[in-house]
Formats: sequence, structure tokens, C-alpha cells
Amino acid sequence: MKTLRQIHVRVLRNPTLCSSTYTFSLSKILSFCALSPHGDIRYARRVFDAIPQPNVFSWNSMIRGFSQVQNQSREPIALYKNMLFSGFANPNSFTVTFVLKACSKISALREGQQIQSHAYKYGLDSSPFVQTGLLNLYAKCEEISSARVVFGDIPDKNLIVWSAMISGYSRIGMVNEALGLFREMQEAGISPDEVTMVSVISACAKAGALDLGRWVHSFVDRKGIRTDLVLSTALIDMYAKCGLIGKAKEVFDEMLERDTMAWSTMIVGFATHGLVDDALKLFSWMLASKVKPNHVTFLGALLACAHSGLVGDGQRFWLAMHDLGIQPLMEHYGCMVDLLCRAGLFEEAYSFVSRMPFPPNAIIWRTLLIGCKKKEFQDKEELIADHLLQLEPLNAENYVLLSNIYALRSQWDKVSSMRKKMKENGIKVFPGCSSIEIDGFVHDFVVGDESHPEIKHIRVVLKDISERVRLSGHLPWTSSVLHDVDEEEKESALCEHSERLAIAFGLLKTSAPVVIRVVKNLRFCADCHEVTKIVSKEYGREIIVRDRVRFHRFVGGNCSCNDFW
DNA sequence: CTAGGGTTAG
Repeated sequence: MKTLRQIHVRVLRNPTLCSSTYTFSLSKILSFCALSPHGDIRYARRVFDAIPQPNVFSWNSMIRGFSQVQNQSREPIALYKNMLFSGFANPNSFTVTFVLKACSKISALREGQQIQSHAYKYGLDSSPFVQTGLLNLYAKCEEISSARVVFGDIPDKNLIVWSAMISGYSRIGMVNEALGLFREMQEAGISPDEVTMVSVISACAKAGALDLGRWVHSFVDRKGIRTDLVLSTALIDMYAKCGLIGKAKEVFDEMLERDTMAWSTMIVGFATHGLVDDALKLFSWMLASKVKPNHVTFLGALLACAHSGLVGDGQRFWLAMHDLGIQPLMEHYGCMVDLLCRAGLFEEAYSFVSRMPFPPNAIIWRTLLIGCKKKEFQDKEELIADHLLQLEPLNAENYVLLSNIYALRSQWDKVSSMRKKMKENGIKVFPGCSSIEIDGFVHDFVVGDESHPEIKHIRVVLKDISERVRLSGHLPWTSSVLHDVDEEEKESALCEHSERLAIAFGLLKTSAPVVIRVVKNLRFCADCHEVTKIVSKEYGREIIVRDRVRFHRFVGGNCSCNDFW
């Protein structure tokens, strides 16, 4: 920049330059300032403002420069609009590509769609870069069916196009579609590279698809695909999320360089497995290796503390975070509230929430609500319930949670008033869903859905499990698979129903550890925990259950995670 | 001067 400023001064002071050379020099200076990692976008802006009629190259440099800066803004879109208004330069395929990328980064769908129509108007829609830009815009905005339409319309699909579509499916958790497309891509004769594989591995992680994840890992090795920083991080996350925390650590140890995300992924992995010592040791090692922790790293550390009741350590991390200038986000507050509630410090949790610098969200209120289940904290219940229902009057989860707490206290009038409120607001319960991977295919189990081709066989196994649970002296769980029950009973049986289905099906077919992922609205309640223990013991099978928060590993009827309550 | 990738609280 220092040298460039000197050149800039010489250009400005040189009276012999003709106007075209002058403009050309300024646009070269501009593009350096806007695009080089050593550049300065504000300097670029000043240079740009001094060019009377910037050409398309200069506009493009500015648009791209502004979409490269750290905190995303609408500046590239504003520049694009100014370009059209100025009337001196028409957008070309580069312009459209850059501004579409800027739109995807901030999920500006409407603007992106307008740019799509400009692309047609200026005849740029045949450019492969514009096509990929559009595909990626829809994918990033989670408009996956529009993305698929764009994908279908691209005649010659190259590696980048396939990767973008697979990544789109993977990001929103449409795992089978992502993996299906990966197979189609190979059938079409396109070889995947490390970028494609990251999305495929991430899809396996989201699905808890261990068998498939392992196959993909060996595929990467077999094809000689470069295992770079990002790919290794994806592998760590996949093994951690599929229950093989030891394998995750192996990948981590083999890495030649590790950035903040790699460390954070490993720390969060340990924390969700209840391996608190490993998580916190890794955190210190990270600091010693001079890698800067970010907000996710601290979330992992706080998570570890919350899961093991380390209140003092959690509070020290909280302060350390402030010292490093990292502003706590909603998630960090949520983690602290959970930490305090689990340790039985409900009053502290409540006053912590009242001191928050921004209004707490529904998750925080729900965490508090679960924290005040103990009788002595009952007085705050109504207050929290009001906040929750005001914030999310249409979320069935809140009504079910409240109704269950009232039932716990035998306040049946309040239970029925919750039911009444739900009916008045026309709220439907979102069915629980579990999934399990067998032979590389992810089976989803949704409450009330009996369409699985092997449903009859599953019922036989369920009955058998039910019988074994009864024989070990426990009451069998309520299940609408086995009996017809009315709607209200069905609702309370949601959790049991789908998890049991998944477990039963897993025991039928696979000898690998059974990983069950609970997707929505469920928690791994004490009842499920008990039944899983019995099943693990009775069937002599290792079962790994992943609820939304962490892993529980059952061997011979014992749960090895040191969960803290 | 063009397009695709990893971690995130209950």
C-alpha cells in the first residue's frame, strides 16, 4: 500500500498523461486496493470516486472488493444499482457473478432474483459462472427446489456445479438427496475433489451415518484426494457426530496444521461426548499453540463445563472470553444458563438472564423453565411461561413442555388450559423424528408414519423388546405402535415411539454400534434412558444414542457418559 | 477480474 500510494501521487501530479492513460492507471490502482489481501477498500473507494466514468472493470473490482470484506454489507448490491443508473457501463458475466455471490453471502434472495432477470436481459444466462452463481444463491438462501431447477437447466454440469448442488442439500440436512446426487455425479463420469467430499462428509455427520462416513473416508484415501485443513475438520466432525470420538481424535492428531475451526470442532466433539477433561486440556493446548479461540471455541469450553457441573471453570471461561474481546452471543448466554441450572443454582441463572444486554430468546426461557422444575423455584414458573408464550405463541414445543411440568405437579386444571390454548391457536404438534443408518441408507422414523417397508418385522422386534423390559421389572413404555391410543396420549408417547422404532430396526439389521439421532422436539428423557439401558443389556449390544445435546454410550446396560444433573 | 467446502447453546 505504501508503494502504491507513492505511485498514485505520481499519477495525479503528472501533467503529461493523456486522459485514457490516466483513467487506466487509476483503475489499476483501484483494483489492487479493492482486491489484494494487502489492499485497502476505503482507499479504493476514494480512488473510484475520482474516476469520472468508471468502466465495467472498475465497477467489478469495487463490487468484488466489497463482498470480500469481513463484515458483510449491502454495499456490493448498492454499487451494482449505481452502475445500472450511471448508464455508462453495462454489466457483464463477471459483474453478475460477483454481485450474485454477494447476495448469497447475505441471503438477499429478492435482489438475487432481480439480478437473475438482468442476466437474461443482457444475455448472460449462458455463462457457466452466472449459472453456478444462481444455483449457489438459491442453495444458500435454502430455496432448494429453485436451486434444483437451475441445476437441471444447466446443460454441461461440471465439477463445481455438482459440488454446489450437493453442498446445498447437505447444508439444510437433506442428507439422502446429497448422497444420492454424489452417486449420480460419479455415474455421470465427474470425479469429485476435496471440496465435493467436504459436503458429502458433512452430510454423513448430520445424518449420523457412520458406515457411510467410514466408506467416504476410505474413498478419499483411495482416490488420493487431498486431505486439507477443511476436509480434516469435516472428518473430525463426522466421526464425533457419529459417536467415534477416538477416531475423530486420530484424524485431529494426524493434521499438519490446525486452525481455529479445527480446534473448535474437536473441543465441541469432546464436550458433546461428556469427555470434559479432554475438552478442557485441548483448550489449553490450543492457547499454548498460539491459535486464537473464537466464539465457537468458547462455546465448546462452556458446553464441557455445563455437562460436568464445573460452575467455577465456566465462570472463568466467561471472563476470559470478555478479556479476549469476544462478545458473548445468545448461545453463550444459553450455555451459562444451562450450566447454572444444572448445578441447581436456579436463582443465579434467573438473575443472570435478567442482566442480559439483549432480550433472551425462547431457548433461554425454556432452559430456565426446565431448571425451575424443583418445587422451591415454582414461583418463577408463571413469569417464565408468560415470556415464552409471548415470544413464541405458535410453537407446540412450549405448550407440551408447560403441560408436562404442570402434570408433574398434578396441576390438572393448568394442563387442560394448555390444551385449550393450543386448540384455540390452532397449533399442531410437530411429530418427533428419529433416524438410523443401515447399509448406507438413512431411515427416518416419524411418529404415526407406518409406511416403512419392514414395519411388520419392526413391530415384532418392538414387542420382544417390550416383553424383555417388562421381565426386568420395568413398566413397558406407552406406545401407539402396540395399541391404539387417543390423540392426547399419542402426544405424550411421541418420544418413546420414534426412538423405540429406530432402536428396534437397528437391532434387526446391524452389528455396528447403533447411533440414533433425535432431530426435533425430543429430549432423551429419564424413561428413554432407562429403557435403552435395559435393551443394551438384554441384547448384549453397544448402543450410542445421540439426543440433541450430547451422546450417551451404553455398554452392557451401563451409560459411560458423565452427564451431570 | 469469474463459480463449489468445515465448527455453534436448551
